[in-house]
Amino acid sequence: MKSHKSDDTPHQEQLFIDPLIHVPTRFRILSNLYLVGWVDFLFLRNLTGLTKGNLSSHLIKLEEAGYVLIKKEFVNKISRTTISLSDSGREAFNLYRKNMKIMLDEIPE
Amino acid sequence: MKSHKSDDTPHQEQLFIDPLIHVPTRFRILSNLYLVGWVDFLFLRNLTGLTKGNLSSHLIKLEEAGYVLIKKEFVNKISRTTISLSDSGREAFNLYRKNMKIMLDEIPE
DNA sequence: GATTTCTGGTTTGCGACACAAACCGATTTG
DNA sequence: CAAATCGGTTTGTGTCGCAAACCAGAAATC
Repeated sequence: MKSHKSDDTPHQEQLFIDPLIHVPTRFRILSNLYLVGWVDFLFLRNLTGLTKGNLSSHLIKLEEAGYVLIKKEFVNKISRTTISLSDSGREAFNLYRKNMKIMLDEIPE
Repeated sequence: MKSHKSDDTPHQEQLFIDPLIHVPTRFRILSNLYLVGWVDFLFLRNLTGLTKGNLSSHLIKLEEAGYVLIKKEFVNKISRTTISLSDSGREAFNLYRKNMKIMLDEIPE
């Protein structure tokens, strides 16, 4: 019979844990965005406690993955960036949480 | 009154997600060790699918944290390393899983 | 017995990454 | 007008995860 990876943990081989979301900083960003609609950059910085440089570089990564939408506009001649979770970002976030729970529960306590 | 980090998510600020365990490779090592007693290096390599170099460097980190016990011996003049999860490693692993679940469940779906 | 190959594990080099300070262009303040 | 502040981006650096290269010793081959 063809040799397999261990058959009694079929999920373990198949579970995809999104490394983009698995980084605690990005998880935190996404979980804040999950609860609000559009939020501006400075407010998100305050919510997450990140530095501007840090937040900016993570948002770029999340935007590149299509997980967030970034809108830039000028309000009274002042630059203003707002961020929102995209539909695919919301799905990815829920899938991450689902798969993580499965992974965590596979091992008895 | 002294300003606080957001009072409506008290857990989020206090939850400790152990970065040592949060790395998927190390989580995998620990979850395999969780289920068996002492396991030898090569068998653990087979269970986890890691390269020898990768497994070795992660085991060193886990040993430095006191999460695993490493025993080296000679069997028929051949080097043999066996690894086991320590009591504090077991506790840390369970705490990691508990805190991760809380973090994952804090946000509604 | 000498040489070559294999073994069990360690060490090393490198590409990728997370982070925050430095920076930029524009606005506000004195 | 100069200096300070603002909203955000860019950059440099330290750390990290990974697997190939390496090591010492045993086994296999000649």
